[in-house]
Amino acid sequence: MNPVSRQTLKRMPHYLSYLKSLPNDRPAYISATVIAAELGLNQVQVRKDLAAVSGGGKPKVGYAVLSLIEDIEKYLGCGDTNSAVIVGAGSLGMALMSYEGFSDYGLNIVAAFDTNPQLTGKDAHGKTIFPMPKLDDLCERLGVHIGIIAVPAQSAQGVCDKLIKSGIRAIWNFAPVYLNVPQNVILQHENMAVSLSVLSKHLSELIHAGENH
Amino acid sequence: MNPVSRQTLKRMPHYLSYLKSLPNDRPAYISATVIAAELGLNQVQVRKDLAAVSGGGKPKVGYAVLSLIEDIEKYLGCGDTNSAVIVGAGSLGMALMSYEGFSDYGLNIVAAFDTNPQLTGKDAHGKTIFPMPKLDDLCERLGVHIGIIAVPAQSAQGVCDKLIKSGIRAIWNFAPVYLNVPQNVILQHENMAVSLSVLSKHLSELIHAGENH
DNA sequence: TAGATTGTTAATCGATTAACAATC
DNA sequence: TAGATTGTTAATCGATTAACAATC
Repeated sequence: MNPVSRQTLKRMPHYLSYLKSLPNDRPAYISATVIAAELGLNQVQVRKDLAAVSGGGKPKVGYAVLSLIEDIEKYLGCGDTNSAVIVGAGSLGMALMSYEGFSDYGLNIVAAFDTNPQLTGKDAHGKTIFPMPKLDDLCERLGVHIGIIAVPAQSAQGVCDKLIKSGIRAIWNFAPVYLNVPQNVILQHENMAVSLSVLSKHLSELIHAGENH
Repeated sequence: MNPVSRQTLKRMPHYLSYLKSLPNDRPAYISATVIAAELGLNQVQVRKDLAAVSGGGKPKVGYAVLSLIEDIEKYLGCGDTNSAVIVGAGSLGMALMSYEGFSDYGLNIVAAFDTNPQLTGKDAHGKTIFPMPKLDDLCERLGVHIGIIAVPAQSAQGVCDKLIKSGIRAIWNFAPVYLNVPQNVILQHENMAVSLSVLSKHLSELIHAGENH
């Protein structure tokens, strides 16, 4: 097991979800060749990636699917559940609360917060929506380190500052705005505009290529 | 203006949203130094990126903010609005319909589709929710080429096939599952698990580093 | 002018891929 | 054994960065 590059890290969730998507009556072993073909990657790259987090495969046989899933989950830290709070119980916040895929990766949203008194006190997808002043107390009491920002752009920096004051050390920002955080806080932008731009650029190339040939 | 690498393309939306976030009383010109510092990038990289899509800046002065915004928007095709349909009017679909950032990048969601008869016929965020059989007709009539999948994983492939039959050529998939599409269809996965994994990996490294020092 | 800034060329770095050896 | 597969070493490729020239 070697140190893992950022590119390799990003591919790990893909391997994991592909392996988990295999039917129950699949063979016990799978080859890097098959994985590469299914995910559109290079065989050697797959082997290097898997070698970095697992004990490796058997020549002629392949990789044991179950232990590979375990190894990737262990590497990604899917076992040790991280608690998170979400700020903003609008449509995006609600969608995130209802998203079932998070628990697969060890994320558990324990509470939501919102300034809107019409929402606070209610339950949404099994999680209580608290008023903002409760943030401090709740994060400290439950030892929560991850905060998810799902508020409009103009409120995001304020929410970000409050989260950091409440002991949050990693922030997942869904608001379309840049945030300033101190060096010791991890910030991850979920920027849908990037994906969208890549998609529409590809589309326009496809359309223009079609026109010319 | 040179051909643009994939990495450069991915940074474009960041430049654009940063430039747009500047206050109205900002100076008319901005230097690559400032942009690089704000976005955590290298100066030279910023200059190369901007040179690829714009007419360039002026030595000693910098880049004209307004024309830079125009150039990036033009490059990304933000002007020519792409119509899109969305399938799945659950909480994720609703969140996407209400998301205001899409129009900035030229995406306009014109209609939603769902199998649930309790939802169809209703309006959501100004868009009508149609029953699935209307998909064919509507896509053809409006010349829609982009489809957004916001249904549960198990229905995603079926929806994907229907979209392609209806003339959709680019698919933005929010379901946590791999989809099979023909060569001539562009597929973009919005995989939140990737971001989440990167975030929690960084967090665990931060916490472990803290324990050792 | 002097200095801040752009833009280019060359070097470095990292990731991917190709070729081949090792293994069961 | 023969052949499919893993794993490693070296080459290639692409992107980033450093050094420097050009410009206003």
